[in-house]
Amino acid sequence: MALQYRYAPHGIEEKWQKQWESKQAFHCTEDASRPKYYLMEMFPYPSGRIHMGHVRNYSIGDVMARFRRMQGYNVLHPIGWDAFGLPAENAAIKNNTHPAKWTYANIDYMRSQLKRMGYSYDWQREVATCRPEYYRWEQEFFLKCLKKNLVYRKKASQNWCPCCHTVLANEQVIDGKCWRCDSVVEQKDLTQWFFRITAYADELLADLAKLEGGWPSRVLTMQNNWIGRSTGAEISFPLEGRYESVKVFTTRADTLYGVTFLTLAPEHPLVESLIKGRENEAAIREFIERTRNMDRLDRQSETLEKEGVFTGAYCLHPITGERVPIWLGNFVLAEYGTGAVMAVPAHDQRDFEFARKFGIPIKVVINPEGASLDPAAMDAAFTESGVLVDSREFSGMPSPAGREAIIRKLEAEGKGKATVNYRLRDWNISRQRYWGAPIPVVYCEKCGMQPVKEEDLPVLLPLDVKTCEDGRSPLPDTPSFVQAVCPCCGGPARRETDTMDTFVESSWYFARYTSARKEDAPFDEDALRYWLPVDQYVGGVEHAILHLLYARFFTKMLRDCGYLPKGLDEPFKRLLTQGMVLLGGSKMSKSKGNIVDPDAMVEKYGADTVRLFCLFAAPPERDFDWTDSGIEGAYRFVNRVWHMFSEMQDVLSPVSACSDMSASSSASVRALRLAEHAAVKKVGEDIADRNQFNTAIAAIMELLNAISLYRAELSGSEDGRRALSSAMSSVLTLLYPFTPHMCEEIWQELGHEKELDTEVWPQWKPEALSTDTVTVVVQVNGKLRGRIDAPAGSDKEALVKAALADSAVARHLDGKTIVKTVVVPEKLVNIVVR
RNA sequence: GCCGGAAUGGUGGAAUUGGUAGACGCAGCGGACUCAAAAUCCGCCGGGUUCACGCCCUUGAGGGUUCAAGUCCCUCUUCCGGUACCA
Repeated sequence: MALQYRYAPHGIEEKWQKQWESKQAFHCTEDASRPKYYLMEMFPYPSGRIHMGHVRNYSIGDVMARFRRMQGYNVLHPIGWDAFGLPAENAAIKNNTHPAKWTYANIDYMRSQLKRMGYSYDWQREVATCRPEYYRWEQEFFLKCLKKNLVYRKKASQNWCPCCHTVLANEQVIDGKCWRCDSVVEQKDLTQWFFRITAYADELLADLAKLEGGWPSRVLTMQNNWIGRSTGAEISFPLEGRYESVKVFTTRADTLYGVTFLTLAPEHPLVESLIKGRENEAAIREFIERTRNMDRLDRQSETLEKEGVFTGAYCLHPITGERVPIWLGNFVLAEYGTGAVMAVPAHDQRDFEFARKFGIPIKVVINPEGASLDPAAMDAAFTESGVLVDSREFSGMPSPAGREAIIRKLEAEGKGKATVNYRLRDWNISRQRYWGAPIPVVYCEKCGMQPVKEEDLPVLLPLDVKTCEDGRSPLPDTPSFVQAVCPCCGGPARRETDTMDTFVESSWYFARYTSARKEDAPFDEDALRYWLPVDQYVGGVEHAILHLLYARFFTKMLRDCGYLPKGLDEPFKRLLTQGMVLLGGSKMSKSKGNIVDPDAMVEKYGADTVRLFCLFAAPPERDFDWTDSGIEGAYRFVNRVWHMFSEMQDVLSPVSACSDMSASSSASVRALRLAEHAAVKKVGEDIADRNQFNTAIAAIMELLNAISLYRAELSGSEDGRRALSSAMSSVLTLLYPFTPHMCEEIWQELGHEKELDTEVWPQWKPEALSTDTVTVVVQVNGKLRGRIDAPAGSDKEALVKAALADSAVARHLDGKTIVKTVVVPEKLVNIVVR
């Protein structure tokens, strides 16, 4: 059967997809005889249909997967569904259906879309996090964590999204708004479950060093900042006339002698007892109420006017014993440090403003090197390091030494200690929503909170419920779910009706993929040891903190609970964060109506073209604008390959890529061979080492241009036809990871016996890249003045001699004196003249 | 404010270790084929100057290092991302 002149993608793509499916071509099992490569993209939320962002993400991953297979790796390339979550509930309410029904229908449709794209997944490992077979293990992890005190329950002021009717983790609050629906987040006192992620703060921070080189540096920086480690001291200020003291955290112990007041957050637990019975108690309470009711966004804004009120209470300076007034301030955060700060107005800008406003003394204890500050003349705090003054025996010390010495003194006297503070908070995982994994505990009136017994897992999420109109969870109103038996006393108990944050499911799915069908345990130990860690992870940078931090934490936590192998400290060795697909310069979004639907594009151009364009348009990390002319260009290239093969079919034979040539080959054969081997080298390096798919494709285009150039001339000879055939085989092999369907089809038409997906990546040969003569650039004073052809391997003297003989060069040397010559062998001669 | 990143033709982007700036595309222009168009194929394509060979300028701006700078250093501008009363 002859190839048709025009490329008609659809039948061909369907044909190969069916074949891959029936062969289970991309199913893999552990095989100690081959090196493994675990490649994973972030799994999608089953929102309904895939969008261009998915297509880009999964096309990048598929190129890597197919490439590594050809390189001889045993590749694990899985896919699954991040299937719990709010949109399912909201859609169910809107469309009067059930979240489960909606979710599974979406999964079915989206699976068919992914298959139409021709991605090489091991479909036998597909997971959906909303299935009990998946989340039951999560419940087991929860119980294990409970035993190890890595998960706990506490009442605290929480981020509450009034629109989603649920609390949010700190990581899910963006600019004071809900990460999902953009509603302004409120504060609410609630008892919630927390993962003790702060127990891993130091390791999460330290292990970022292990990821250097493999992860984008900005992601490492973001995580570093999010964890926010600061070293300092916790210092006790005894309360006047009481046995208790107020603890403060400071990074500037060197300024201790400059403390003129203390500021407490209005929420500080001591406040109540400090203000009780004061004559202005009512006014103070009014201030506290006003501050607490403030919008979180407003309260944390930098332009917020610093407000405060004196409590009437005093504490004592831990060293001098001086009386220090205690104030309340609207800018002090209850949840950071101890919720109380020692105020040093001379050396902290906030304290400075506060002191000026309320007429509190300003005491200078740090001077800049060689200068002396006058408090009355200052218009801003001096916040840098300097030399201590007015600080008794510490005066004269530079700040860092003073800091250490003062902390040592406090420690010796039991008044304080060196300590470390983190910005990172424990992870609140309770969600007051229905469509999530149940938290496996019950509450008994007699025995209190009791974990469900492991043998009673899973705690199934009941499916026979009706979602509430207003978005509230139906679980508390579902007696068959709520009514439970206390595992301790056998009496009646009430089941926990909060569900887990969906980020819990996505924190360990990479490990489940290694043994996705295992029924008696979450993981198969041999499979874990064989596959983990993930060699390459690909996904959007929007998960730089949220998901990636949680997954790193889970890895360490599951390791310590004995689920993951010891020594497996990090889940993802290398991370590629792909940019967004834009349209008209802005992010594609339904509400803006600037969407390019992948289905429509596949319909029009075929999956190969869509994949190719996504990879050619820009390097993967960068955002790119979808353009009609761009995808047309990609389509034109696909057609050009097809067209060229169909025209040359009589000339071509099924030789392998990078075939050997006879020694007596003509110059054109050698030139084409050089182009072929150069392309093989470049494409391999671009994909394997640089993630530069756009330049890899450009190199294949260049090879095709070279074939086109030599085609007429070389068709006439046996040698020439062999060279053309080899070059064409290279084009197909190199292009296969990008446009697998078309390449397979042509490969088969050419008469190759095995399929391309079993073909090995071609090996370029150094001797093919060497030439008899090289073009050497000649510069005079660094400016390009001429080019000379010189025999390869010429020595420096010969190159300079040839350069000086060049007429164009000679013109610029006329009447000048040669000061120096610089030679880069095989490349460049620079003649420096005066 | 602090911490990252970026800025290259009309346009998306190349230039990997300091060594020919603008690969490969897109758009545009010219030509072939065609009754014509589409498709395809071939050629041109940073700016200035020149009949031309050339010469000069050019990688956000200004300085510096170097035989040689898009690339390294300093200062600045603009844009993007993260974070922010974190004590």
